[in-house]
Amino acid sequence: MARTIKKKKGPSEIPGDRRRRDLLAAAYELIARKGLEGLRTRDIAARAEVNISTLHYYFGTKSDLIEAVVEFAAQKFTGGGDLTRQAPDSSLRAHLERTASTFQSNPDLAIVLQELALRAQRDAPTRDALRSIFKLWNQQVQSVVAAEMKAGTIRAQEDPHQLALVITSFIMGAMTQHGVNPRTIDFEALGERLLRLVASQARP
Amino acid sequence: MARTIKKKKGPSEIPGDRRRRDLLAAAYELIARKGLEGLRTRDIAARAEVNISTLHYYFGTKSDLIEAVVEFAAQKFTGGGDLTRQAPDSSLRAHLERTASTFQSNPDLAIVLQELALRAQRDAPTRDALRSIFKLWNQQVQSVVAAEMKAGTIRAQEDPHQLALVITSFIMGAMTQHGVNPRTIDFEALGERLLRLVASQARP
Amino acid sequence: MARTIKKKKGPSEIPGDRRRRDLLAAAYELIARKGLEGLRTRDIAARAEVNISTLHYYFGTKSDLIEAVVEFAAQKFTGGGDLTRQAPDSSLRAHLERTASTFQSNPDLAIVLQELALRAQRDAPTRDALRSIFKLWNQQVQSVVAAEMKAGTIRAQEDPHQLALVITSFIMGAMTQHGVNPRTIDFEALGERLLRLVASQARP
Amino acid sequence: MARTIKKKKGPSEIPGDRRRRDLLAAAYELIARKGLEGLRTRDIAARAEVNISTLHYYFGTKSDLIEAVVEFAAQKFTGGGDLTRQAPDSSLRAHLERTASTFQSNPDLAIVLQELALRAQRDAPTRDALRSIFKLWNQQVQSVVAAEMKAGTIRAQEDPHQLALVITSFIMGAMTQHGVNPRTIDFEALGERLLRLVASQARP
DNA sequence: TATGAATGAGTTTTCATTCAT
DNA sequence: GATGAATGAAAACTCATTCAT
Repeated sequence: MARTIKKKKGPSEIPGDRRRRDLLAAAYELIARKGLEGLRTRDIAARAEVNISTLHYYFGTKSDLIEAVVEFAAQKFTGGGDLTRQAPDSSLRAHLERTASTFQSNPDLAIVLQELALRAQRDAPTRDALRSIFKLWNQQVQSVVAAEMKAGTIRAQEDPHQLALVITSFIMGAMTQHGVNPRTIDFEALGERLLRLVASQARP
Repeated sequence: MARTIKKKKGPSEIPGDRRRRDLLAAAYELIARKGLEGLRTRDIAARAEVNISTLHYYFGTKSDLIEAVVEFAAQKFTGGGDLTRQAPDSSLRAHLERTASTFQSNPDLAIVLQELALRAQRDAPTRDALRSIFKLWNQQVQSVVAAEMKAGTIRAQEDPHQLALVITSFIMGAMTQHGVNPRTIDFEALGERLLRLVASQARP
Repeated sequence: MARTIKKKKGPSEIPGDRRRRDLLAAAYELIARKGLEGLRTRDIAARAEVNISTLHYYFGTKSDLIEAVVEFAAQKFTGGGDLTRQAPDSSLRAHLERTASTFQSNPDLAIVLQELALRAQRDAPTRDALRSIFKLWNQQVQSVVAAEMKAGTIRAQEDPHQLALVITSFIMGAMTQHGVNPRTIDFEALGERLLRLVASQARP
Repeated sequence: MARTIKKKKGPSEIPGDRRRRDLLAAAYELIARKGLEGLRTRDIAARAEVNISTLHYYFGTKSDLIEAVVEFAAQKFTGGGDLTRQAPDSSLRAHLERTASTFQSNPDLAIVLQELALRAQRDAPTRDALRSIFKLWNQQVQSVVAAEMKAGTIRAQEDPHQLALVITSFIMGAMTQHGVNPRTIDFEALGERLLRLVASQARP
């Protein structure tokens, strides 16, 4: 029923890919503004400046489109796939700063990720996709933490895996609270606080 | 248009209040199961075993009903309003344990709160209501933290306000991650980790 | 999903039943004019002079409505249920005449029955409903035939069941040919021919 | 708008004719399976393994294609055009047997013919095409009947034209009933019954 | 000759809401 | 207080058709 189009990626931009990307970007932005609750296919099509049939031509159903947005958002989150291949952050501080800057330059990203995290509760494909993003992120933080432990800058007695979960959870939760009351949350100050907590020595 | 009925709570159950409460409970459960995205007034009415017109009789519009759910959820979160009046938790550990047990006995609560937190981004009344819940919560944690600082069991050099935000953010974020991948998140272990981080002395 | 309404039949006309009947009549007429192929819910609603949502209020889906039309058409065919209870036709001639007159006063009936017979090939509920109509009809013809055999006016050596099938098939097929070329088919003449064929004696 | 391509049949297969024929065959089969009601150009193209634009290249519109299917079905019915040129059946029995075997080896044919007969009510081109098929068929049966009358094997007092109509109507109607309830209809037994009815002598 | 991309006009269906009772 | 009937507006999705290539 859903005739989704799959294109082989050529070296340069294939026109069909452009439309696809436009639709994804439009959906992404609208999820941030209106939530999945208020997401309307016609609005997506309008924002992408295509007919609504075109939306269905590229993504069979609204659900298919949303699923594809998960990957789209993941790329934004991981910096266009770089996060995986790129050299890991040199320090936890660097990671926190980079993450903060990612969310500052992509203010929609925090919202979209939370929307998708909620959808993940009821939708298996979304869940699977999001799971691997979170896993990747946790692993990355974990390796940074482990390195710092070896270097003696983070308390060595902690389990790096659990510590990473504490850190990523904190970041996610800070985003949630930021959404409800932006003025309460000063990411830099909070990050600083967290860094001191995990630091091997309480500073003077 | 919205003929919302407000009843003062009498000592015994007023029949109208019963209906109201049933509708709220139904909405609350359905938000947890289907999300705000999938919430339908018809389903709420069916679950509350009333006619759909009755829903509109008690809550003028769907929006009004959702707003009322914010308070309903808040009560669940604060333990039926007790949290405010009640003696504060004696220790951060006690607070974490009580919070964990609240979410364990009310598994819907975490989801509903996140749904509402997301809605808060676009809806002022929801935002205001949620803001005061979060403020209350943070204050409570803050006072526990402050007390422990005085007692010397939590690092004194931290700002209790910021530390409370770190803690509540961590809890919220842990819920989010739990929603996406329940197996990854062991609330007890994570709480233990957090306690050690904030403890005044790294334990042996 | 389909919230079909079921009403207990009161002694006098219940208003809801009126709407239901109007919708069925409208659908019936439109099937005759446009075929199932050209049947549109909005046209049905317009002809019944109700909003299209009302159609869905009474019949959850278009399919449900069409299924109900089968019964509606059956009643027209059997003369409002009389055919079953009524005294059987006194002779095969009487039956043929009555059938011809039924189709002459309800010109839509032949078309609708054929449309439904075609739909029956792909839709089990339609098939079941139509099957019982045809069975009833065949039984009725069979009993008339059997009576005439006893009376000696129809060749006794034939199997009444098979003979009934020949007769009903002939009538159905005559309707089909009439649809394609009305001028070719003179029901009365054809009926006369058939009567002579089955008569016990070739007449002079 | 409708750029229908007409190719004269060459002795060997012209490539364009192949496509045309594939499309017709696909449409024919899909009409049998889904009815005209469920016939979709996309499905036809998919089944013919061509792009949907190709369908429009060969047959300007869906209607044009359906009209062409009438001829396609006619050829199947008349045995590839042979029926016309071929020597007529030697007896009514032979005709009934051949007709039965045609429908048995082409089970779709009965359905498609009925679908088209219904469409003929509303569409003049279909009506005209079908009319000539039925006329041809009736004439053929009539000549067989006339021959048997002369030979004395069929009651001479009947009008061959009307008798032919009775016979063809019976066959069409038997197909309709067969569609609704295949188990009821035993073509051979019914044919036998019919033959006895029209036979000049009731057999012992 | 053949096609992939794109679409306008429609399709059924949904949903919050209202109104008379 | 409570409800069944009814609906306007919009929802997602479909489908025959076109057009540039």
